[in-house]
Amino acid sequence: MGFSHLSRPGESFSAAELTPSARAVFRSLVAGGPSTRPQIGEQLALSRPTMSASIGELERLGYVEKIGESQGSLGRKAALYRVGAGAGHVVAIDAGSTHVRLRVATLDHRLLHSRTYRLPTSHRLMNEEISRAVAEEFAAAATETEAGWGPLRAIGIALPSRVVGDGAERASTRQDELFTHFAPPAGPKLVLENNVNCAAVAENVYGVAQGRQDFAYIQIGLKLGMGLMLGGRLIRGRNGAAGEIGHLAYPFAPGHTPVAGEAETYLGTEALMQRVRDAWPEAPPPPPEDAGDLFARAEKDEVAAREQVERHAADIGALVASCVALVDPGLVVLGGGVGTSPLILPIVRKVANALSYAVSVETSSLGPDATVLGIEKLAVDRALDVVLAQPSP
Amino acid sequence: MGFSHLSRPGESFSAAELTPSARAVFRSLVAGGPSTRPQIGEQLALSRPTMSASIGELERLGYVEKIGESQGSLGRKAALYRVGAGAGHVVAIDAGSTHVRLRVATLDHRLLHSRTYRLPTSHRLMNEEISRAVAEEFAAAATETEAGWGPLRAIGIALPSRVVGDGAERASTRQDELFTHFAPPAGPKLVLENNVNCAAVAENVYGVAQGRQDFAYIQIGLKLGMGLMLGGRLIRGRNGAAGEIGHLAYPFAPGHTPVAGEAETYLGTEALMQRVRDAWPEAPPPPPEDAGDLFARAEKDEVAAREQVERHAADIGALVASCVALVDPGLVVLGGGVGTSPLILPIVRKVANALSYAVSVETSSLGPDATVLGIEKLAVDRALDVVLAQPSP
DNA sequence: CCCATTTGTTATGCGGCTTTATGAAATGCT
DNA sequence: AGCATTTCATAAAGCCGCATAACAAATGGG
Repeated sequence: MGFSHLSRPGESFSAAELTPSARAVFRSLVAGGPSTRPQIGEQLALSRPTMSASIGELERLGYVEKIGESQGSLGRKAALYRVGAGAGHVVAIDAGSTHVRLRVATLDHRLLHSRTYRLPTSHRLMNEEISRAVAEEFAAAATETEAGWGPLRAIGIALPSRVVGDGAERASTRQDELFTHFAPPAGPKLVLENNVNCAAVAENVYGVAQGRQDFAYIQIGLKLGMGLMLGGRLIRGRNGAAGEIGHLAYPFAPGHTPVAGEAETYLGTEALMQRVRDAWPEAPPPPPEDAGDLFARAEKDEVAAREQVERHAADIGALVASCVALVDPGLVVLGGGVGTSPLILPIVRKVANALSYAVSVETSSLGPDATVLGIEKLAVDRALDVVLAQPSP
Repeated sequence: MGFSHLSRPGESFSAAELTPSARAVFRSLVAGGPSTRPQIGEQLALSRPTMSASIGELERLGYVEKIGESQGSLGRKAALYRVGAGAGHVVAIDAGSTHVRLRVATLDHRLLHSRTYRLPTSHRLMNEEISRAVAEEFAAAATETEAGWGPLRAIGIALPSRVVGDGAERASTRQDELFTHFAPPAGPKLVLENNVNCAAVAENVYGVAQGRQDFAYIQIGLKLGMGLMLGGRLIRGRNGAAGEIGHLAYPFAPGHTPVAGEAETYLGTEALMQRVRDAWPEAPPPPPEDAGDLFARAEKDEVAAREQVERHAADIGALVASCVALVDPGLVVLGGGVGTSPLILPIVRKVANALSYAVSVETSSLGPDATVLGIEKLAVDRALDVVLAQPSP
């Protein structure tokens, strides 16, 4: 069999050579959670001897571990395996503008540790404060690292800004500000991703877009953003700017000259509230304090509030129609403070379908953890690439 | 080696079993044109014995054939191979609204036969006339089929309408009208694709978008359309409606209510000419006859014409900006009658970049054959799937 | 307690490939 | 012409990853 390269365990650490079926078995355990040998064998159509060899390889490296024996209405007990500590873990950080959320998890998404830090004030943009918070939270989590979690494979960070790969020009990106106070360790892979894209990934893994090959996640709140998944892959774009729907041509009509970023300004919460205040009748009920107030009163059937909300929903419907016209995702998931309001859903649905092709519109069901769960998934994917990397030559 | 299943040649026709390396060799010949054994061997990192075996398999099936010996500044001559007649051929048809173009080609894109039929009048939509023309052209081509071209593997047809796969609802599609007079033979695979998508494929293979992983082909003429290629794959959308930019929300501005399909109407050639006529000054030069006239006179620096063209170009720039904002393709190729005018290019470039992220804008360099070349490529791809299909169980 | 049933291990073989060795053909130098 | 050199093709041997087959071990039911 040629195990000579494994005779001194721990020596050839990163260059772990695995047989293809061992890789498949590991992937199955990561995706499907704890399973017995025959379960995996049947799922992957592998023979029992091959399973034996694969599990042997993985167990020797600590990538999997036996966690018991299981059931069998008849016959011998089957051994139950799961991803082992040797496979390591990941840290996922949602570096939001109002809070920093952190999760430490195994490659099969078992939560090892979790923290949340609320930033003192609401910052609109990536800045030093966030960088400092990330550094502190990461350091705090690192001290809690228990032995037995294995090596840290990847650090994923979700950012509220455009994110570009190493190749492209990153001048206009704010992503570098993250590192003013936070110095990531050298070993683990660093995974940066836009927070809206992360939310889309989370919807795809845990939410209403579960398993969908094609859909768009559209976030409507203070700012606008879209995460696109087409053909099962996240669409990032050449400059990491895919999904910047705030830059749709707007106003786009005869006699008007579009202004850069105006769609975001007009459809964002601030401009909405300004319009609401301007159009508010003189009569008794005073104009709403903020967007939350507006939607709450609209739900109570307060006429003026309702009218404003419905008009805004129609605008959003037009926005969604534009997205549908370009990529025809088949499903649009609405997220963000305004996007998740139950009032706007039927109107957006109606307008979008009237203006473009058939599209399902649903409201995001994931809570505030969506972003951190999405970046965790991406970090795990990256970690798997490393763990299961085949030797290059 | 186990060649028993090949002992009676021609018997196991469709279930040709090929080794993985033989498949790779065949693919290399298809993609790279005629090559010598050592060239392929080096490119695929295959040993000479493996090359020998692979070529042997392929030659026995007629999939490749020796077409000579070649070069060598020193040493023995190398045998030169190319895709053989046994691999078969494809028929590609551009069923346009003004003409039907047909090409018969081998899997390595050697042109075997070509015809063009100009429809008597300009039909806007898929209709019986086109179906009849397709049937006639296909039948005429079939009679010319020379022995030695091998089996017909696939028929590709580019349609000026939405195209959906077998699964989705095709009610609102006009694609079925194609078959009112044209009955395709049962054997070969049928490949249907939207004509704009085909043009995009052609740009990707032969044109200015050669080898690009991400770009958008935007056609501006009587109608508007976009072919999207992201991550090296054509984006078709859930209902085959991706790229229907004519359905962008328009007019999209405060106080306006968008109308379905209005972007196409407004930015299409007819509406443009109507506006031009309405705005034309009373003075001597009479308003232009048609779009061609308008652009010709604009190029001659006729002030009124120039003004109109520039305003239209700015509108198109806004349209392009919307596409860029959503998918950030990095490159936009302009096609179609209006899109290829050299006058609009710099303005579109400027407006698109001002409104959204960095994007290259280029003019299509492929002539009227673009669509048929694109569908030919897609038909060949499909044919390869068939020829190189591995036995399922 | 024996037996059917399921799980895990060991032995053997096969397909697809590589490497090594050997033979054949074309070229330049003497 | 004869020869070394270079390149291409074939033959033989062996590796790697997997499957099949046969056997050993564990478990519950008559």
